Amino acid sequence: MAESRTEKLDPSRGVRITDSLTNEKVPFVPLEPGRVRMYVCGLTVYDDAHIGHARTYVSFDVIRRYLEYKGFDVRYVQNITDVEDKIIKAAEKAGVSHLEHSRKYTQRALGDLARIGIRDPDAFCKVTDHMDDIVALIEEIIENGLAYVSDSGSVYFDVAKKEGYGKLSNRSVKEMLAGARVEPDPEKRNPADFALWKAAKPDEPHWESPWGKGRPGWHIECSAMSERLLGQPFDLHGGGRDLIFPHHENEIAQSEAAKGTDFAKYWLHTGFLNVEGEKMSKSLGNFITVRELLERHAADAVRYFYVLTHWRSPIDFSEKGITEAAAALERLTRTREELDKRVSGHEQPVDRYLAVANAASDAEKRLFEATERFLSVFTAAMDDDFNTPEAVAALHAFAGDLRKALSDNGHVHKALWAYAHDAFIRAGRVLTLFQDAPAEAAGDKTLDAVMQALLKIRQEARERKDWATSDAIRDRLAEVGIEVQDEKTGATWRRAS
RNA sequence: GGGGGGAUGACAGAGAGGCUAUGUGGCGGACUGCAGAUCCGCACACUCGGGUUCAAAUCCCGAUCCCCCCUCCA
Repeated sequence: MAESRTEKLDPSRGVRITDSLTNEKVPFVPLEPGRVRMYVCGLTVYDDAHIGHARTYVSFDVIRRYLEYKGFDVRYVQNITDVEDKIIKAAEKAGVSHLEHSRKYTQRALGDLARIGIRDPDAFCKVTDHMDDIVALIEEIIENGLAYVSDSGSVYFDVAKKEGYGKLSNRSVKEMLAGARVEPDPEKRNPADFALWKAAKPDEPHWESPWGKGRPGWHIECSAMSERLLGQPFDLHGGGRDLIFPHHENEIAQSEAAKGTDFAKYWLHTGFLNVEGEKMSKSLGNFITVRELLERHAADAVRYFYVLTHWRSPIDFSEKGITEAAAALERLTRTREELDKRVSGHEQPVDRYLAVANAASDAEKRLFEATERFLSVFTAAMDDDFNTPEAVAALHAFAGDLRKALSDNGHVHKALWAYAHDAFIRAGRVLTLFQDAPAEAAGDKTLDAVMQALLKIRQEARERKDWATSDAIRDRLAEVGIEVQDEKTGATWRRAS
């Protein structure tokens, strides 16, 4: 039963995703037709967001955008972990309260991610807002006999009692103990048991519970909040690769133990980001925050760079890589700007049938066919496990067709341009591109008038072969970020990106 | 020790039995007063050794090398 490439990419087969639970590419069938509920593990707010976070959240942003593109009604929830050991330590070091510290970094980090052009999830949920849900969930697990309370007032999950524990990370309790890196703890029945609730030490932030003052363990918040906001089971659960074990493994154990149903239907894990070939870490001094990055590079170039690698693969961040990405994106941007001009003034809604109806000349037919071809290749690529590199390649191929069409002298009805433009822009937006307002003169009539006057003076200089003046005008404008280009039909200008 | 992912042209990076992406960079040409953009063309690939097949970068076996996880981490 050999399948050809074309069959494998048949759009009618729908979205296929690689599920970490089985490590296989499987058809995506949401639990409820037409609706997708997704949960992605978000930030622990003790420091600024870094470029590894951005990689992960761009990936899930694209996945969410594509599912919407396909017509699904997507509800995307992301947590904010604002109670955690690292925050306690960082706050202590900074000499501020735990709450003050986590608030500051919630604001900073979310702001930075938004500035890099990642769309906010439909809801963020904070651990401190869901203490009741967390306590209730722990009580359910205890009632079901899968957790126990220690003498000190902590609650531990009893790993040995959980059937199937280890199914996500593909390991058994026995193997984990053989690893021997787990410190035996007199409070635990089994060294692999993990805390659902930690009894508070003096001076630690704490909340009341049936087991005394304490705070939630690391994993329980995601089980509690996802159930509260999305129900259980829900469709997609995602996060960075490193979260497979122990975080997600433990979430599965807790949620299944509490509710007796499956937790999430599909698990998606993004590949890690390295910096110039090395693991990014504070000790190596190659730790790059989103803030720093945005001082040096345009957000859209960074997003393009991310999307150039498949979401499951490791990505090697490099200055050269971003520079190359910026150059490649520039090609698409130029094409987009030219295309924008062709549809300006076209007020009718974009309509495939209107486009078909007006595809009379060869030029029009070519444009229509190029658009159709692009749409099918783009969809096939994205259906295939959200293959963004292939989708970007398709965008470039289409851009090539579009540039040919743009330089064609044959008359092309605006409905065709609108159809092509819409396909190009919407696909680009799925890939997080083309978010910024077009960098042309449309919105700035005064500037355009000034530029036209300057270009006229320059044109006169050129006519008398006064190249010094002509070049001086061009060079001075380049210094202020305006590119002048001589075309056959006359000079044009644009803001350099 | 256990689990997992890789090795594709100068570089980045898809593809997964016959179609040999795409981009950046390089070279040559067209267009230009020059530049840019654009177009046309060229060069440079599938880690190694076996096997299966009419056909292998793609499947199988073996080797070498790299990376990640098993501890906080997106």
